[in-house]
Amino acid sequence: MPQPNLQNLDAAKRILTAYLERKSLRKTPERFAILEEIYSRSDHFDVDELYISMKNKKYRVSRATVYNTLDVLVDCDLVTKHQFGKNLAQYEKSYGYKQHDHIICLDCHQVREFCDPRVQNIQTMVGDMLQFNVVHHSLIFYGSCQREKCENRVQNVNQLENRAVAE
Amino acid sequence: MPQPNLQNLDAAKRILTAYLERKSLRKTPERFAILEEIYSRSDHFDVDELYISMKNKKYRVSRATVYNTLDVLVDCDLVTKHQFGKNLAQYEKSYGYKQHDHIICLDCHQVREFCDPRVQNIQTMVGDMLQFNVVHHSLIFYGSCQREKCENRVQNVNQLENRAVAE
DNA sequence: TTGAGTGCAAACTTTTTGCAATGTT
DNA sequence: AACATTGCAAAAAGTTTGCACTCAA
Repeated sequence: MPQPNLQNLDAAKRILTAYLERKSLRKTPERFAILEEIYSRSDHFDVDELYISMKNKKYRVSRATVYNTLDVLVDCDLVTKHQFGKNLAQYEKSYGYKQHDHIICLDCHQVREFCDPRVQNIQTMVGDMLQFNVVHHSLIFYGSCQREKCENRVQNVNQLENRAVAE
Repeated sequence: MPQPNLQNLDAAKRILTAYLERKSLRKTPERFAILEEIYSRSDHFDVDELYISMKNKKYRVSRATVYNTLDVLVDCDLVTKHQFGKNLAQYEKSYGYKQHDHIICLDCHQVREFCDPRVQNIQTMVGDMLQFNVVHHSLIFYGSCQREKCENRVQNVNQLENRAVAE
């Protein structure tokens, strides 16, 4: 069983070290432990999930430190922060992870990833047009997946109704 | 001075009426008052801004009703809900308003709109590929605008550093 | 040694919920 | 008259802050 994540973790640690040194911040064990926990995960997670799983491993951390460290890791681009519509920040590791966007099922809430190079083109073009130096983006498609598991309510009825009423 | 919004408000009221009837919900004055307030606005707003501006106009509403009504209006596609990275939902009217996406300055927080038809193509193609029936999307570009007003901090340094360190 | 960083708890912000009163159907 | 909807206030949920203590530099 290959463990390619270890390489990423290693690179991530070096990046974090360099970042902390550059910013004259301290290399605390908590910061590296949290980084390690994040890079051992493969999915999206929220602050509490991360906090709980560290607690379960008997690691002594506080929520405040988790919040603080996530800010640091987001700032040095080792972690990405998402707002998937809910009022709850979701995170995922971003080093060594192919750039991707998300498609979310409104019914069963599964999150899948996709990658389309045209998004980058749009980003560049829109940035040029509006004189923005775009550094990152968030693209999320919302819909219903076609799995039997999923309730698969008929969506979009409202929009059709609207057109009928407005005309 | 033209007032095209009145037409939209009118159509929106008819859509809301039809929606409420179809769902057997009540046509309360609060619901229409909130719709009216929203369609008199041109910008993005959060729940409290909407609540306060109705209070200032001496309209008697509660926050709970504003929250409840926004859910209704989002469900019948008269209003769009956004999560622009912060933990605070932003809304905007959506009927009679051209489909658009957003580009946000990380430094001065200005929000501008743009429209690129290729986004729809990507949406359709990704939906087909992953067997999703995509009903809407959210695309946000984050960057720094080139206005003098704006602090215009140099972004992206971290990513460059990372590459240097990791290699 | 010193002050950045930590844990803990309290405070804050946004949203949701419970319940009695109201008013649409 | 019935009960969906409202206002209000309390609770919940997520995040931030204050402060005394700790430990990396």
